[in-house]
Amino acid sequence: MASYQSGASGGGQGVAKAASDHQDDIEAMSPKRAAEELGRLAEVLAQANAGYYQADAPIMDDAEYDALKRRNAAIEAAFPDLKRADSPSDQVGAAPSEGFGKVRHTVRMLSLGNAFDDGDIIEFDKSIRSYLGLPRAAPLAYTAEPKIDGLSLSLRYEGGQLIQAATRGNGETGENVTANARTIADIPTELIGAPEVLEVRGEVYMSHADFAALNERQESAGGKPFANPRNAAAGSLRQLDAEITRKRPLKFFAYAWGELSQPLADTQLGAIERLRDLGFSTNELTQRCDGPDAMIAHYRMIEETRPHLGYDIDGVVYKVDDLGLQARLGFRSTTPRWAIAHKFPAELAWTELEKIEIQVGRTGALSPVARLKPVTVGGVVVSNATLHNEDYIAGRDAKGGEIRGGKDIREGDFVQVYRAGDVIPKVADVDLSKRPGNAVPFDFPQVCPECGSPAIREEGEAERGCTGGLICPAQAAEKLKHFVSRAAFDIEGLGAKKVEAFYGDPQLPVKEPADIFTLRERDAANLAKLANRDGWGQTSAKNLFDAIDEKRKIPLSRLIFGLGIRHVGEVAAQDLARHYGTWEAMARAIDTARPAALAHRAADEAAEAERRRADSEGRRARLAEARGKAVADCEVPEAASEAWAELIGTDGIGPVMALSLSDAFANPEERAAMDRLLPHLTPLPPEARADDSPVAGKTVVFTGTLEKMTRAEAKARAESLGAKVSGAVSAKTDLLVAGPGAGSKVKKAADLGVKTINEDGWLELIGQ
DNA sequence: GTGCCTCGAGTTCC
DNA sequence: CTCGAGGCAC
Repeated sequence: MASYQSGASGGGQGVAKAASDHQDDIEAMSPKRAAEELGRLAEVLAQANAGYYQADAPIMDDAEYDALKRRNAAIEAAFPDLKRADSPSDQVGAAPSEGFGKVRHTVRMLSLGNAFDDGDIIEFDKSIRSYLGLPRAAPLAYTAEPKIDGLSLSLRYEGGQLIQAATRGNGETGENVTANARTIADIPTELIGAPEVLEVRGEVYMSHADFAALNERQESAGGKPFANPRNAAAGSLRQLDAEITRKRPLKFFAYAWGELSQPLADTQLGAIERLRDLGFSTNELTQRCDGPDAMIAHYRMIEETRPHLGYDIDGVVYKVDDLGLQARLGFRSTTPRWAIAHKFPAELAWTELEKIEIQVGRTGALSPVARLKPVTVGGVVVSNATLHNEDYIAGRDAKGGEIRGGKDIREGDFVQVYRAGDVIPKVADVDLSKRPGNAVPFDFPQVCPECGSPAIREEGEAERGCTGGLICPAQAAEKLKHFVSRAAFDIEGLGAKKVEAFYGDPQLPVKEPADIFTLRERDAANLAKLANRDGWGQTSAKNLFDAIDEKRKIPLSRLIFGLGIRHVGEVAAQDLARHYGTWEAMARAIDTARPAALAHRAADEAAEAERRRADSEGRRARLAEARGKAVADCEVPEAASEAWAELIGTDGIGPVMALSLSDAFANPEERAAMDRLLPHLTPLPPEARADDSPVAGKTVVFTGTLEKMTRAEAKARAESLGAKVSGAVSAKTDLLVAGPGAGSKVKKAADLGVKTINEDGWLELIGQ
C-alpha cells in the first residue's frame, strides 16, 4: 500500500489520526499543499475502495475511511477550484460504514432458461405439453412480456405495509435494501386490499433519458460516468446512504411474486393485472398468446419497438398463463419449467487480438485467454475473452468438425467479440481479410507455462492439462484458493488474493491446506509477525487466526469438496458425505477399493486398445473378453470388489468419479497432504435429511397408467419430496404406485411384501 | 446406444 | 453463463 503521509510507518491508524486531528489547518493551507493533499487522498481512498470491494481485504477500518473522506470534503469546500476529476467525494460505491444485511428468500428467486431462436420456442411448448400430457391440439396459453435489463428485487408486504426489499443475490439469499427501495417512486410503501403476506417481485431499472441526465451530472461534478443504465441502476440501488438513492431516477416494473398468503389470481396475466390494481407499474407490452406462433409474433413486435421503448430490454419472457399448470410443472434445479427467456441476438464488436495467454487452472487445465484491444460490447469495455481450448483456437469442435468455417485464431487477428449470455466475453469470428501477413497459427504449448511439466491431452478430451500436479505452483495455488472458497472452508478474511500472497510468503508460507491451520503457531514462533506488517495490525491478525479456528470444525461434505478432487464437486461431495457418514469410513472404503479401481482402469484400457484394433466383426464379444481378461489379470480381492461396488453404487457417483477419488487417495503427495490436514480438523457428520414428507428417503416405483399426472410429473414431484424414483420393483422398493393396466410389477411387489397403493392413495399420501 | 438432465470447471466485469 | 462430460433412464 502507498502511504498517505510520506514517511508514515504504514499502518492505517496514523493516516486517520493525521486526517482528523487537523481539520482546522485547512484555512491556513496553501493552494499548492491543498492540491497535493487532495491528490494523496484520492489515491489512498481509491486503494481503500479497491481493497474493500475487490480483494475482500479492507486496508483501513470504516472510521478511518470516513475521517479521510470528511477531510477530503473539507479541503474541497475550502478550495472548490482544486476539486479533482477523480474526487473521492463523487465515487460511487464508496466503502460502506456498515454492510447490507442478508435476507433469506422464503421462495427462491430463480433464473430462467434461455431460448435463442424460434425453434427453441416450439421446443419449449412441446416439452411442456409432453410433461403435462397435453395433446398437440389442446389449447395452452402463455404470457409474453419484455425482459427488462435491470436488477430484480423482491418486495415483502405484510398487512399491506412494505416491510422488506431484497436483491436477488444468489437466488437463496439477497441483500436487504429496504431503505433504498422506499425511495423509489414506483414502489408503493402501502397497499390497500392486498393479501396479508405478499411478496412482489420485479425489476428495478433506469430509463435512457434518466441515465443520460445522471451521467451528465456525474461528469460535470467530475465523477466517473456509469457504463450503462443497468450498472447505474445497480450502483444506485446499492447505495448505503438511501438519500443518494432517492436522488437517482430509478423505476420498477412488477412481474412476479414470491410468498403469498392467498392467491392473486388463476392466471399469470390475471395476477399481473391484480398487481397493477394494487398500485404497481406493470409493463404494458405484457400480453396473452395462444401458442408458439403468437408468441413469436409478439417477440417480433417487441423487437421492433425496442429502439423506441426508452429503456433497455434484452429479450422476451414467456410464461404458462394458467397458474394451476405452473404449479404442476414446477421447477428444475435452477429454473422453472413453465417459463423461458427468448433472448435478442447478442451485440457484436470487432477488435484486435493482441495476445493469446495461457492460464493454468486448479486441475491443471491449460486455458487460453485472448488479450484484446479494449472494445465496448453491450455497454461494457471488454479486454479479455475466453478462447476455451486448443481446438477452439484451431477452428475445430470437440468432434473434429469445423467451427467458424474452420478459421483458426491468431495473434494480431481482427476478431469478433460478443458476451455470451450478456456476461462472458467470447471470440466468435475472425476477419481473414485483415489478417497481418506475418500472422502465424497459434502454437499451443506442449509444456505447462508455469512449471514446465509436460502438458498432455488425453484422447477424447478437450483440455490439455499440466502433469505437474502439486509440483506446479499454479495448480497448488489454485487448489488452495479452491480450499478456502465459499462452498468449501469459506474462511473469513482469507480470500483468493490473500492466499496468493501467503503462498509466496517467505516467512509464513501457506503451500497446502494444513499450513493454514498452523499459521497461528508459526506466527507466534516467528520474529516477522503478521501484526507488524504493512496492512496488518494486532486486530486483523487475531481476526484471521480466529476465523481459521472457527473452521476447524467443518461439515464433512465441505471438507471433501475442499480437497478439490477432479470430478468431485459440491453435490458429489454431499452425496459421499451422506453415504459414508465419516471421513474414516470413506477413506477406508476408497483405500480398500483401490485394486478394483485399478482393475477397472485396466479393463477400460484393454477395451479401448481392442476397439482401436478390431473392426465390427464380433467386436462386442472381443471387447467383453478383453475387459474380462484385464480384470482377471489384476487379481482383485473380494473386499476390494465390494468396496468398489459400493462406491460406484453411491447415488450420483459413477466410475469416473470413483476412479478420480481412488487416484487422489493413492497419490502419495496428495495423501500426505490430507494426512497432515486431518489432525487439525473435526469433520462434522452430515445432517440428517429433514423428514417432513412422508415419502422422504423412500424408494418409489410408478407403474400402470397415471390418470391425473404424467410419468415425468409424478417423478419430479416425488423427488422434490425427497423420494427416490426407480423403474423396477426390488427388495429396496418401499412403495409401488399402481395405476390401471399394471402388470407384473404388482405381483412382484406382492411377492416381496412391498406396499402397493393407487394413484389417489399416492396423492393423498403426499397431501394433494 | 441414445438422449436428457445436472454437475463441474473455468471464465469476465463490476 | 456456457461448455463438456458424467450419471442415469429409456
